[in-house]
Amino acid sequence: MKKERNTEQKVKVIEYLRNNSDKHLSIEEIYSNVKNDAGKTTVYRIINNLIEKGLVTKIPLENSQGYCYKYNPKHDNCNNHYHLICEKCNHLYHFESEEIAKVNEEAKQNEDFEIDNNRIVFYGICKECKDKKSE
Amino acid sequence: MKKERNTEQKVKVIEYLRNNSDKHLSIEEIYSNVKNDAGKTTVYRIINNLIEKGLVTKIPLENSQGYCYKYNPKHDNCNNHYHLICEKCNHLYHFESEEIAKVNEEAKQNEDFEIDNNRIVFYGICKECKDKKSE
DNA sequence: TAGAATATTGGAAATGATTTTCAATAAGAG
DNA sequence: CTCTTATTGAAAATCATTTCCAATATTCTA
Repeated sequence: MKKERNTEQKVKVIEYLRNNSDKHLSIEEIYSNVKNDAGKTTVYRIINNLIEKGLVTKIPLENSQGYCYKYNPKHDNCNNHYHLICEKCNHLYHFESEEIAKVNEEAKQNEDFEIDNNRIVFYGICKECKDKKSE
Repeated sequence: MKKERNTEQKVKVIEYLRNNSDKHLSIEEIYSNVKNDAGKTTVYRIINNLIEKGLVTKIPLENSQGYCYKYNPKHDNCNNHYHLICEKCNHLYHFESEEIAKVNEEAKQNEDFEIDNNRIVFYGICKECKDKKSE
């Protein structure tokens, strides 16, 4: 039986995530903020461990450089917000929704599929990019 | 002014996509079916070109081996189906929905965000995996 | 139809994010 | 304090994708 140990590195990474629970962070962003306390390999390991435990959500994002994942600690109001990723500028927005609960219900009824509220991602075009286009 | 040329390779890749417009394909799957006519580099190039033109949709998927993209040619009934990806088995399902139109409307009203109907992805647990769990 | 201009191809090498390896370190139990 | 073993981190490995570039093929023009 493996027993988990409490290390300086874990404490620092979790602390940083907790202080930024409203943001979506890349590994690079997390690493650059804890690099005095943890190496990059360790950051990857800790984050993957938190994902396995279901404490952190991994959201795929594409940007001009290629793919890129953002990590976001789950928090209480996760059930009320969803994600919008702009296909032009790759910004990630939160989206408050009343209707989405009905979609969840529909998926459950029709397909017996349990939607994970923490990972709902919509792609599209944001207001800023729409405005830019019509300039 | 760059003028696009018609090549055997493009014809074969597009033909294969058209014959499988109901499936979600990985680069590997596409390549293995046209490898007599096109190299892998060329498959990547052609697919990326189709994505740029908006003729093919790229859906991020994670599996036990890591990340993986699936490609899906857009077709007429795209506005009526959405994607469900199971977090356990990584299968990708189509999901017919009436309610989702209201979410689109909501996003447009509240955030002025134009949701891309071809790329709506829900993560969660499918019926099969739910059943397996309770065995 | 020939020949010029240039878009396209494909294999090899490069890239870059993530994972694995493994020896050194350190947490926690007794 | 000492032992067991989980954890760390630097370097190397991995793997999907992109870049490079010389060879080839397509389209245009005369």
